[in-house]
Amino acid sequence: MEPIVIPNLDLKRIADSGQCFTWTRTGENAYAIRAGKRCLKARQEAETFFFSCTGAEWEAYWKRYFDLDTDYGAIVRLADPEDAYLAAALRSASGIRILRQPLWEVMCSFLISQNNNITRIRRSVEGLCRRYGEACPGPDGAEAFFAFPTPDALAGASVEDFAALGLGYRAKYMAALAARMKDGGLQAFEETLRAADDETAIAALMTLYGVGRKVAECICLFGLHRLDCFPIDTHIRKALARHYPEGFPRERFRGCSGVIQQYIFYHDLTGG
DNA sequence: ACCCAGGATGGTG
DNA sequence: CACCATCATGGG
Repeated sequence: MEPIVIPNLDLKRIADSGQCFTWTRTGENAYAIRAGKRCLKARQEAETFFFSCTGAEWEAYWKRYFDLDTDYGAIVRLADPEDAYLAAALRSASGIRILRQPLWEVMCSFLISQNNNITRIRRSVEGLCRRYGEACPGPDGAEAFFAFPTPDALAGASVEDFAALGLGYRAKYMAALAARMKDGGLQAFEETLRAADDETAIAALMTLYGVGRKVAECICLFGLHRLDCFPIDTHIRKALARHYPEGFPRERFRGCSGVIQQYIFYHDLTGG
């Protein structure tokens, strides 16, 4: 497709924002972006984007993946202009969007994420794909890639297999998750989640072995696009304690506080 | 060598 | 209820 102009989208910041672990950097502001069995080559120059897909594929899938229908400018304008810390966070995180990634990939990624660092999470997810994912031809004649493995493919692996990929003590969590989600279990579970309100969905996710409140909220925010979910990890906990000793005014961002959470997370991560 | 990482679990007081 | 040790493993 032809190059297109998209305001308020920053590939590098999204890639480094800790919400997706299936992007591969291929050059300066250029990435191979995978979702399921799809792979998109993307490159950014200022607000101009070069995508490898056809216009039809863009309209049918990737436009939604990048969440281009959500008005992030409106969310940013909810901030208190006198809140200097938040203004700085919003500035450094400008262009980050909450991707609409496949639920299953988000569930697996954030199951691995607990007490872990982003570099290692990415390596483990890549290992899952390389070992259990289907080999697919690359986009635009580029090199082949491995799709994210299905629940049934992962259900064929053992705890020891997952441990060998570097999952550590989380290997048993992944084995239990795959066992529960194989044979159509994922589709049924996803229907239940999508029909539920936020708190009910979080509670349902927390019944999974290895999923606590924080991971459940990450799955809701990044896997179900529930923008008012607000995962509190060690970065957020420390940043809020330092800058909002009286408590963070989530109600100011009703319906989209999770986006603000993501901006603060990124700001803290990059030295805020 | 040391502390930390997008924490959760199971046990104990 | 509230703590608290423990959990693998490598990044910085």
